[in-house]
Amino acid sequence: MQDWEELLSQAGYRVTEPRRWVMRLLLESTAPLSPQALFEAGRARQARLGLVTVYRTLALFEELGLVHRVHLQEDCHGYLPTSPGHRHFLICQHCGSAVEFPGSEDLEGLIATIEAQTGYRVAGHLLQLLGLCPACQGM
Amino acid sequence: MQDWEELLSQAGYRVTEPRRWVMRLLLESTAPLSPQALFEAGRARQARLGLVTVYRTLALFEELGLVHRVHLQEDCHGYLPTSPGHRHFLICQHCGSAVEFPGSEDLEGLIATIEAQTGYRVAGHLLQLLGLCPACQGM
DNA sequence: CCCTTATTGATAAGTTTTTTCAATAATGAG
DNA sequence: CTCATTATTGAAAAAACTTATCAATAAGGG
Repeated sequence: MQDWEELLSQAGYRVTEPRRWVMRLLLESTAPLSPQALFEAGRARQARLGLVTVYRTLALFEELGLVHRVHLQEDCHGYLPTSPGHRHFLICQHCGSAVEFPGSEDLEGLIATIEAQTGYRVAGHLLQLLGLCPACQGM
Repeated sequence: MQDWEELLSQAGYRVTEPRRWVMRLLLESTAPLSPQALFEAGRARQARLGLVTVYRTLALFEELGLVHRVHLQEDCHGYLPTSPGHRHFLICQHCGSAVEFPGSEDLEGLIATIEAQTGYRVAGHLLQLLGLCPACQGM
């Protein structure tokens, strides 16, 4: 039995066929998969697997820390006006207020390291910090 | 005339009431706004502003670099299985393949600086790098 | 102050995600 | 190993979100 099945079990959830499929497909893929993509990949292999279940399973896995959600280029939702030169945001988890912060230079070192380790050429990045703004810290 | 109106004009676009509203609302808000939120905020103030226009305007503004799209916690789409201890991803823009990379310690310094500068308390972060994987670099 | 034409917005179509609920299957008990 | 309980599934439908269509409107040059 796999590690994650253990974990699922001990958290009081059942180890089911569909859940096994979702995990298997994710593990086999090198790229992140969308719910739709997972569903189709499963279909292609005769998996017993409904789209609704894929959504539910991913939510559960995420809650248990078994999968990560990554942001594929397009698709998301909040917008902020740009202030020139800066690119990163710090968003308050409580009230939603956001500030931009300077200094992507600090990433340069990290990026160089990663490039050396992975062989990838890094062209861009997405960095956001989450926390509490001064006003919300007292609450 | 504002800066951005100038820019719009010179790029060959017209400066319209709805576009002015979208920009005004964004500038007045401290938090990132979703298209829906913008639409409602406009409505509340009798703005002449349709939801469809909000979408189009945001797309245009983003293209011109006037606004940034940020990822609000929930909502997005790709999933990857977790490998223990690591939290960051590097995604190939060409083939979509992704690798996790270690070393969030490198962010510690940056985060400490930001906390000092902004007064926010940083609780979490989202860091993703985009680039080309070894295989796709030759193409 | 017109005329041209980009832009708007209502409606409708297309997607994506969530809810509902009867049928199914996983697990523990016997 | 079998049964009973109950979490889980999946089809269908509802809800939410985003994009396309197109006649009416308004921006901005002449």
